[in-house]
Amino acid sequence: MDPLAFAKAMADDTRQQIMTLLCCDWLCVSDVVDKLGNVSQPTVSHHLSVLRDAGLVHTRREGKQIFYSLNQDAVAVCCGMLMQNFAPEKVVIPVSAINPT
Amino acid sequence: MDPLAFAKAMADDTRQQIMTLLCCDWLCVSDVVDKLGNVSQPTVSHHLSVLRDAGLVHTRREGKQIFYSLNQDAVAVCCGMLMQNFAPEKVVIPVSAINPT
DNA sequence: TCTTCATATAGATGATCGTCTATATATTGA
DNA sequence: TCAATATATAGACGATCATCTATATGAAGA
Repeated sequence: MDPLAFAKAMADDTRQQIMTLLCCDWLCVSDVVDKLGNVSQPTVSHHLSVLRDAGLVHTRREGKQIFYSLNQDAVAVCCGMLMQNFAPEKVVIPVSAINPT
Repeated sequence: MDPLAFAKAMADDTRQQIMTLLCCDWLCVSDVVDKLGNVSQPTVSHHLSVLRDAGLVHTRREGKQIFYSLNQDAVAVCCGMLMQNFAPEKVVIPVSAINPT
């Protein structure tokens, strides 16, 4: 996952809304459609596939439904990369990296 | 600055290249044009204005030239917001926030 | 197997955006 | 004030993208 792909995946309002919904919850597609209220089911499926291709969501099938949940680890890693690339002087270097055990 | 505006500002390859150039350097517009090599001066000016509107660069005039430099603080703050919003369980809470002096 | 429900895909359309050329604005020096 | 240089803006064009409707795929129950 590169910083560009991450930024592109995040660069849409509907997708950020979906990410907020999935942040600490497993929701199926129709749940997301209902919670958003103003977006069609195919549009939600499209956005979920973008997030899935970017590695930003987990997926789990349960019968006819497919549940999605945000991959917080991936988000954290990508934010870390952005920091390393574009705010290197602000990155706190952990002591363990200087004095490895 | 909201996470959406930040992501949109970062969601372009040329802009990320410019940000890399400006990360730890002050460069004028024509320097950026030269270093990129394959982008016209108006295009660079356009991208710089996008970054400026997003608050991601510092600006300094020096005679006829205008120098730009990356605002690492803004990048760090925005990355922090992304983490808070989309990876809250991965955010390390500093002790000072729990036990304020 | 057939129907029903949940999700994904196909294709079309309008909007946004990146890039270019041409030109305007602004600053400096003669 | 005029010419030269640096940057910004205007306008056009093509590409990408978000969204929709229609339809296909896949799973479960009768």
